[in-house]
Amino acid sequence: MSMLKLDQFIPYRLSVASNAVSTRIAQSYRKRFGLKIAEWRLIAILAESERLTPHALCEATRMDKISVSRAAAALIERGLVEASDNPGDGRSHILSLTADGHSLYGEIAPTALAMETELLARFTHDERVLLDALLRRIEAAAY
Amino acid sequence: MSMLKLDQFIPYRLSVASNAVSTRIAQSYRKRFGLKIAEWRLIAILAESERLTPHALCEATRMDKISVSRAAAALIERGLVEASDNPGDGRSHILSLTADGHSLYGEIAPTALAMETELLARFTHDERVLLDALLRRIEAAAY
DNA sequence: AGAAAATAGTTTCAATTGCAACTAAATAGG
DNA sequence: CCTATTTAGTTGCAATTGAAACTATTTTCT
Repeated sequence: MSMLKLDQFIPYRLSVASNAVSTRIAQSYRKRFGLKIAEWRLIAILAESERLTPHALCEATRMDKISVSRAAAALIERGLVEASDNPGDGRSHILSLTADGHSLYGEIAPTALAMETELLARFTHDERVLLDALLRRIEAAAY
Repeated sequence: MSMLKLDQFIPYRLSVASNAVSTRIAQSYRKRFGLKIAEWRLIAILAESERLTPHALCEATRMDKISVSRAAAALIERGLVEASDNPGDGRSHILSLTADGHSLYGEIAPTALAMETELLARFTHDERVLLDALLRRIEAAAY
């Protein structure tokens, strides 16, 4: 008898915790800003980095190219992101936030941080740092 | 400027780590046993608890009733699980593993544990316990 | 007891996702 | 150079998922 207790199986705990958090956050982004998580990620990265190709966005967000392509299309459609030619590579293009995109980011970022604060309200600073480090190690081990 | 660095945003780290692990594990279950994660979870819980209603499986696995219903249907179809009447409630039924289900569990459980071991190879015992505890706290905070 | 509400589980249908094929441009090799 | 291969990104189609409606039973309330 192998005695695998699902309840104490780390991959299971990770999945349950992540789903609980994602569901909560996705609802909030969707209700208040009409954004999916993938779209919000592009906005966050573009606000930090200003001008990026879809390829660079894939690496920065760890999302696949299909998701990035669709999220970018939705954001361009909404006028939050704009695409310009990539002078160095004709297959690609450069994405950046429009003024509307920047202003939406200005609204969401504090909300996102507030949500994280609420989620981690009972964690000490050290615990947060530790959790972050453990998650990065798990991630690295899984690739 | 709000300074939200996506890279250090805990919900993001959690999602990336969980996706990396889930993808890896899902591939393994699917390739070697033809099971989806939801199906594997039902098998694991049924192996521990023997006879449960779909409702009890929802609680035990934290999956919604649609997912449980579909996973159970697939397992019954494959002859790994069987349904019998629930004497206490005519709307419901009791699910349990067949002999084949038990024997498949016997094969998978060690594989699952080996995968976890590999994933956590560079973690000390204390770190694992800590990670488990932190994940439970995050999960509780998100509900 | 009998009507109304609640619960268990399934099914249907629409939205989302993911793979494979596709277009277009860049690079490598001869 | 000019063909062959690789890379960037998009799109079409099939599979998966989720919300809402549905069936059947049980519980509640009068």
